[in-house]
Amino acid sequence: MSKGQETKQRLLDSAQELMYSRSYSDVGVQEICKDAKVQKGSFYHFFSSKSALTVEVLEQLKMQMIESILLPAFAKDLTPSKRFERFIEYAYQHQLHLKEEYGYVLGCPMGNIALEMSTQDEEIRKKVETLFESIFYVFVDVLDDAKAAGEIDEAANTSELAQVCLAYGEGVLLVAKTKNDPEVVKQLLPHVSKLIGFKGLAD
Amino acid sequence: MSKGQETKQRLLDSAQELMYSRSYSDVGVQEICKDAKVQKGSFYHFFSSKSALTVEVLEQLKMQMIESILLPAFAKDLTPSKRFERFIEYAYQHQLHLKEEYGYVLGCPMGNIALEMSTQDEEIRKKVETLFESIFYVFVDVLDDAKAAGEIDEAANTSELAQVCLAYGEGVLLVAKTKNDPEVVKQLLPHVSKLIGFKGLAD
DNA sequence: ATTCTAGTTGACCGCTCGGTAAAGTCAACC
DNA sequence: GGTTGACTTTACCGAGCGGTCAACTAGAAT
Repeated sequence: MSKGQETKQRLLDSAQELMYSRSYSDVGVQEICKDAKVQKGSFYHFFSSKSALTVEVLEQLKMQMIESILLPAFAKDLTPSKRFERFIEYAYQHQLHLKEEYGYVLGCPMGNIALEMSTQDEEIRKKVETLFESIFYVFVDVLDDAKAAGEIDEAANTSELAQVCLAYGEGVLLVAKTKNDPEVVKQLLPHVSKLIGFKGLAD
Repeated sequence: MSKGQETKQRLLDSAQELMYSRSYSDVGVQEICKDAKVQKGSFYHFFSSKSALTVEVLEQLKMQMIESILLPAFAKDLTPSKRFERFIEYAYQHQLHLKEEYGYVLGCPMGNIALEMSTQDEEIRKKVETLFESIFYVFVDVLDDAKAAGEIDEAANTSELAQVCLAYGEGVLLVAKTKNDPEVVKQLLPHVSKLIGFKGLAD
């Protein structure tokens, strides 16, 4: 990686962590620069605005989320319903870890930014919308597998169910963050199996 | 209402609308005062800080939400499952109305503030937590009715189901806000009946 | 009539905000 | 060796932030 790219990467990483642990508005470009050990002028060499930086942060966030959580959790070595169980465990462990490290359950970084910025910055809102779509496709894929495996009804609308899963997951994380309690994730997330309609499953 | 109380009320109303349509951080004390036609000094006569004002805004929000949406929707003139249908319709109409008026789906005012402020202001986080509890009790009540009426399983854990309903509702509103599309509410919210487990219900 | 106090006014504080501008550094390429 | 262009540095901008303060007004209580 060239020197310039390293600098840009430090800015992205600092911004991601600071914004996730606090909020978009509470973190200024000054603080991001200080944390990344970059001068302000350099910041504006790489990013046209704080908003543009945030869009790139969101992209990076999506890649990390898919590669380090979604793909491992939904890997096809297990039955679809077991994959969901694994996903729930990952999500729980992640929030637990965050609470230990920061003292706070941080919830979903995309959901956080979405609720804060959707009415104020159309670029950011659209970006989050496309991130949600990427996650949506991952869900559709597992749900189609579940259908093929006979774990859910043949007539199931997997595309709608994927949206439902996404919404429920975001909701659970929102409540967990509000109560600042990772156990909420462990307790509530398993109910998703009722939304999906896994056959012969007591949860 | 005394003159002072009227002033205070104007501040609360302005703050509520501005913060709901934008965000906590994006609305300053100055702007709230201007909108309410109150001088800044007066603001600090009534509220010790922006944070303290917000806690009172949240309390007002809760009362309005319960009285104008929750109680009417869950009034006992219908069967519990029909009450949920009515609630969904109210929620949908509300977001539709907001989109027409502001150009944006605004989602849940409490959820919005919760995600933005939970890690930054403990007073606000705790306040939202108690608001969620109030809503929680309303759900428990309907769910207990549903159990008594035989609409859901006798062994159902109504208290956990109430949490699940709250989380799902918040999640759906988050997705609707992100997509800026009220139809998401109409499409996804009915799936809540699967979470609750209403007997013999095709949704 | 006077005192008291709730409420109001508007100037002011230090600080940070997002963003700009211009000069300087350094390595790669011709 | 000179030029180019990516990158860095530093000083700076106007505006707004949350919050403070002291002087003022007016109505109620004594």
